[in-house]
Amino acid sequence: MTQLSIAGKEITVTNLEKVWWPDEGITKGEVINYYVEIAPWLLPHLAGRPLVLTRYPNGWAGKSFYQKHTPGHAPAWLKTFPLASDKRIINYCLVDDVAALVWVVNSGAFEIHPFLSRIGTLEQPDFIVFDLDPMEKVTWEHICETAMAVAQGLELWGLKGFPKLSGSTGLQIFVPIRPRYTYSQIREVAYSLCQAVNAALPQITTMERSIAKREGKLYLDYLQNALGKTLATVYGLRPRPGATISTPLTWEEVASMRARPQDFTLFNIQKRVSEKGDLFRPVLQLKQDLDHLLLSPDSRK
DNA sequence: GTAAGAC
DNA sequence: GTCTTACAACGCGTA
DNA sequence: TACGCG
Ligand SMILES: [Mn+2]
Ligand SMILES: [Mn+2]
Repeated sequence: MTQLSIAGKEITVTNLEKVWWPDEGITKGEVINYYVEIAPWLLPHLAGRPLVLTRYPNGWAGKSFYQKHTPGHAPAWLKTFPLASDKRIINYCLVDDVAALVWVVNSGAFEIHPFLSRIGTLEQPDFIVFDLDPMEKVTWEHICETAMAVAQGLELWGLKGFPKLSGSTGLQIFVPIRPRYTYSQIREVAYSLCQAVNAALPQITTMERSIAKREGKLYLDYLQNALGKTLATVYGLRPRPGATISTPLTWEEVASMRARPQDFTLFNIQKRVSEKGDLFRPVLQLKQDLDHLLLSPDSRK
């Protein structure tokens, strides 16, 4: 048990020697250290966004649980954002500094899922996401081929997208937009583009919601574009062997199909970020407009 | 991981 | 005191 | 309206 004071905020971290990845020999303390080191690149992507946490108090393979509502024993300085759900008010936690990040990770939540929108513009998301979810036997080549098809579609529509590994098995493409459109509107755009991709690659992709009907293909999950839906954060650890991390890629790395999820881990991500910087920074800076797509749906292929 | 509730 | 339990529950598409 | 899915 160790008391820390981070920028004036008191926080207690516990069980630092507990092993969270036995095969890799990674302790809870090392996970907290990782998040402190990556914080300068990670925090801008979390700031102002309600978070859904997945907590793994007994390591990546142990029993886990989701947490939306911030428990009452959280420190008073931890910011939260109340959002009415069906039956109650959920106080989502916000992480915009190192102290909050350390508190969250100490609670076992090494997997962090931010909303697509920020609290000031809750109904207007900051990006469209293309969530590529491969079924069991989809090859990495097919995943990258599909991602490149998404990229071509985006280019045709005058949009820039940025790919990242989920860190698990799939890949996601973020399209940063001006926060001026509704979730319904961006979902419509995502749907159209996924349809085009599916039409171009019908043998390897599917938009079937029923797992039984997916035929082992790659699922184009455009439905992730909705309020309250989340994706595991960039630079976040995933509950996988090897301690893989959701890592931004260049389009060249996607095209070459050489960068694989298991290549980017707790052990090497810091070096990559130090060398390449935050490849996902444009996701926070670019504000693309969708007016031309929404006004004339025919302009979509 | 932590606390509240049940024995 | 010690042990057990909770910690999400909504939006959307399809049948 | 219910169910599956994420
Ligand atoms: Mn996914
Ligand atoms: Mn998905």
